[in-house]
This record gives sequence, C-alpha cells and structure tokens, in this order.
Amino acid sequence: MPSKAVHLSRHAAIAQALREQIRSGELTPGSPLPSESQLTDRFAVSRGTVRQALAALRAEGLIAGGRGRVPVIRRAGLAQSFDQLVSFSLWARQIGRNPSARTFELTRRRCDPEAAEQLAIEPGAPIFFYTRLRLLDGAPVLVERATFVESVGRLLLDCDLDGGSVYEQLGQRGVEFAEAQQTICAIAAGAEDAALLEVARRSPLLEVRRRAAAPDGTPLEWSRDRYRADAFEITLHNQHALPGAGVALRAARNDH
Amino acid sequence: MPSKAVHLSRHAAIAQALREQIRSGELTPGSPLPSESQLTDRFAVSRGTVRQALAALRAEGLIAGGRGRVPVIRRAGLAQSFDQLVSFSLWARQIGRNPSARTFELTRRRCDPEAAEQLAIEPGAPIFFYTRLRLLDGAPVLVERATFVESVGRLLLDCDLDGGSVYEQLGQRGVEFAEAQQTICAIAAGAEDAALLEVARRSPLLEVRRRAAAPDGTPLEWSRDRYRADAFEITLHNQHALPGAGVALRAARNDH
DNA sequence: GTTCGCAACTTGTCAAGACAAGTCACACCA
DNA sequence: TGGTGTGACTTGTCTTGACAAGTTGCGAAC
Repeated sequence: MPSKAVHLSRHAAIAQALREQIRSGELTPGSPLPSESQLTDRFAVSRGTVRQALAALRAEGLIAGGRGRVPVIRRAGLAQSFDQLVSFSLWARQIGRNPSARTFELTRRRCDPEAAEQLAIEPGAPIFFYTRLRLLDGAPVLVERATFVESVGRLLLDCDLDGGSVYEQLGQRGVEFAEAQQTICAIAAGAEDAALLEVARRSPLLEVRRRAAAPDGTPLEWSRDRYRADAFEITLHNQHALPGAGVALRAARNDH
Repeated sequence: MPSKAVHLSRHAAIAQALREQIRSGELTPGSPLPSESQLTDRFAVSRGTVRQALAALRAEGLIAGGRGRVPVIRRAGLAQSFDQLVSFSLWARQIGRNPSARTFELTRRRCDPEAAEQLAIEPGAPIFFYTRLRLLDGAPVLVERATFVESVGRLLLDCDLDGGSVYEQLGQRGVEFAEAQQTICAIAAGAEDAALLEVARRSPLLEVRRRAAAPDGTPLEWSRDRYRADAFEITLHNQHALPGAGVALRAARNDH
C-alpha cells in the first residue's frame, strides 16, 4: 500500500502545515493567524497561493474573520473527521475512551435483498457478515451488524476483529472508504439487543444504518448499528454560512 | 427590514447565477457545467474570477470533477439548508408535506437554570416559553418546548404561533438566526408526550435539543423537541473530501 | 485627557499571463 | 479494424500587479 506521503501542491502543503499547527495547539482557538504577507515570506510563495491555502481552512471552518484584520483560529468545534464518524474505535479514542470488541461471528453467506439493494449487488450474491458487540471502558454500548461486499469481506478473514478498528485494518489492505451515508433513528430494543446491551426490553436505542463507499461511489459496506440511547448523542452544528453540510432530516420510511 | 438584493461581488454573482441554474433544473445532476473559458466569455470576467465562483460551488458539494474535463453537476444530495434544518415548517414544505401547529401556551416567566445556562443569561431572568404540538398532514409528530430570550420572545406575542414558521415570522421582525447547535438522542416517551403524540408510553422518541444563535453568537433560543420515532430519521452524508461538516458523535452526559 | 485624521497595516477582488497535467477526439499506420 | 500518437481542448497551479475596503495605532490638535 503506498505511503500517504504523496506529493502536495504548494497551497495544499501550506494548508496542511497550518492545520497541523491548529491540531497540535501551536495555534490556539481565538488566537490570530499570521498575516498573508507573513505567510508569503515564511513559505516563499505568492500571496495568491497563500490565499488559496487559507480559503481551504476557511471552508473547513477552522479559521474565520478577516477583511482588514488577520483571521483567527475558530474555537474547536464538535465536528469530527470522516474517519472518526465512521469508525467506532477512532471515535472512542478521540474522546479519550477505551474501545473494545467481542465478535460473535464472521460468516460468508448469500446476501439478503435489503443489503443487496444497499450494496448495489444481486440478492443471493456472496457477502461477508459479522455481528460485534462494542464496549467503551468495558461497558457494552453498541451492537454492530455489518455486511461487506465479498471482495472486501474476504480481507476480514485476516483481520483481528476483536482488536483495533476494522476500517484501519482494511485501510492497511488497500481498501479506501471515501464516503458514507448514515441514517439515524430511534427504535425500541428487542430481546436480543436488550440482552447484549444490558438494558431493559423496549428501552430506546439509536439505530444508525450506514452505507460506506469507495471513492468512485461503489458501496462496500452496509451495516445496522444499535447504540444504547444513554451512551450516545449526536450534535449537529448548523450555520447559515456553511450550506451543504451533508445533513438531512427525513420523514421515516416506516419499514424498520 | 432591508431587502436581500445586496451588492454582490462578481465572483459571488457568478456563483449565485450558477446555483440558480442548478436549483431551477436548467443544469441537471450529471450534466456538465460550461467550461471556464465559456464562463469567462459569458460573464466577461477573467478566468480567476470564474474559478473563485466555481470553488464556492465545489466547496458546497454542488459540482465535482474536473482536471482535463469540465466539472459535472452533482446528484442532488440529501442536505437541507440551514433554514430547513431549523424550521419544522420549512422542512415539511420542502418534502411536500403540510405542517400545522397547535399551541398550548405562550408564557413569560423566569428562566430555569438549564435554559439559563444554554441561553447564557441569569437564572430567573425573564424569558418567553411555549409548548406546541406539530402535525404533518394532520397527524401529530412533534412536541416543541421552546424558550426564547426576552427581547425575541416578546415579538412572539404578535406572531401567529398556529400559523406559519416562527422563524419566518421572527425573520420578518428583524431577528436573524445564523447558527444552531442541535443535539439528538433517543428517549422513552413519558405519559404527557405519549398522549400528545398518540403513541404508547415508553415508546422511543427522538429528542432534539437546539440552541439557535444570532450572527454574533448570542443565543436566542433553547428548545427541546421530541419527535415520534416512526416519523423521522436523520441522514448524514460524510465524505473524506468534505471535512468540517459540523457533525459530532458524543458520549451522552447521562443527565436527560 | 479626548477626539479625530491619517498612515500603515490588513484582507477582498479582479486582471493577466504562463506552464503543468489530464482528457478526448481524430487521424494515421500496421 | 485496432492501436497509437498528437493536437486541441480542459482544469490545476503559481506568479505578478493593482486597487478597494476594513482596521488599528499613533500623533497632533483642542
């Protein structure tokens, strides 16, 4: 698998350097950014190149303000990266908790119609499926039921499903997830989930149905995750000035 | 209230013209955009100005692709605008449903500590509070319990709370909501909510706690909305290439 | 001590130019 | 008929320059 140290354009490299300074705390929320002229000196590039780098940080919500004064580092938002939103392990580590897993099965079987529709494959085609209980600091919080297309699922046979992040391990095997669509609703716990999550039957759970895809849009994974409702909440930060934030409230289909 | 027809820079005007063509269907998903040179001719500007306009559309996820070929209009995403995510009425109309409301009370009273914390005011300070039942096509789907700072809440006395969108009516009275933070979790219906929403007690509900603020960040509204779980779901579209999408999964505070 | 004007900084906008890298269609040759 | 090369298109990147508009600090005047 090729290294991530790919060639970056100058403006991308500058943006990355500034992101790293923000991430590391070297540039703290509320503090001013160096001015454009300082940055042109520091990176030995033209002002246009610096402005392109800053435009990216602005679009990501990392910096704000300007016009006559230097921009400032925005207060750290609640937003998580793509990887943190899709991978339970990465998310847990980001909030300083200890994730672990207990896998009940990894089976190769024929795809049911619902998963087939989501994965854009024929019903009955071979897929890999697992059920895992996820724990935070030893307490059960999530039941994952994940279906992978065969070409990705077979790689799971060599992964440590009780170990680290499945996404990280698949990433090391050349599988790239570039987008995901996650649909969240509330359901009542059935007997099986209630037992696994150690809650009363009919307790509310958050269900997240996720379809993750490759960069070219090909679906790779379809899963239904059920979270203890007392363990999770989702925060959306909506802004007028940041449309297209990839969130939709939908009328439920009434089929789950 | 001043008109929205404010002066736009050239690149902003070009971006706006192209957004309108996409919105109206004149440019349909999958179809190519005019090339940069065609756009420089059409708008009589330099290529850099056109590129800045296109960068905005790209950041919003409206167009994609390029490098050697013209970009294409992206398939309409599920994302809703800020107004649609915050206002039940606007959202309902966007999905083609008929919203209505039944207001039980609008009272001016002293602020409780929880709402005071969220609105950044002193506990005991005067606020306005209402409870509304929201219906889609005549069916109850949502109970809203909203608290407004006094200066905004007093305007509600002149609003038709059973009529159109509160946000629209406040907007007409000069109140601008520029950002909102909405936290979603699953809860079990209590007796009151169960009766209002016509579900069994202990049925799962989606709770959305929202704090909406003015452009300068001053909180204006704190509310707790409870949705029938069978009527709503939330879809997040996450992409590697669009970080900073304003979504966070959090460990619950266990205090609700 | 306060106020105001101005200079020096900042970012925003726009223009023009050049070259790199990607895509595609067409023509030519085997 | 298929493959390959090339030219003409595209966008991406970078540079230089100029002017508009906003902010801030400092000094002078009252």
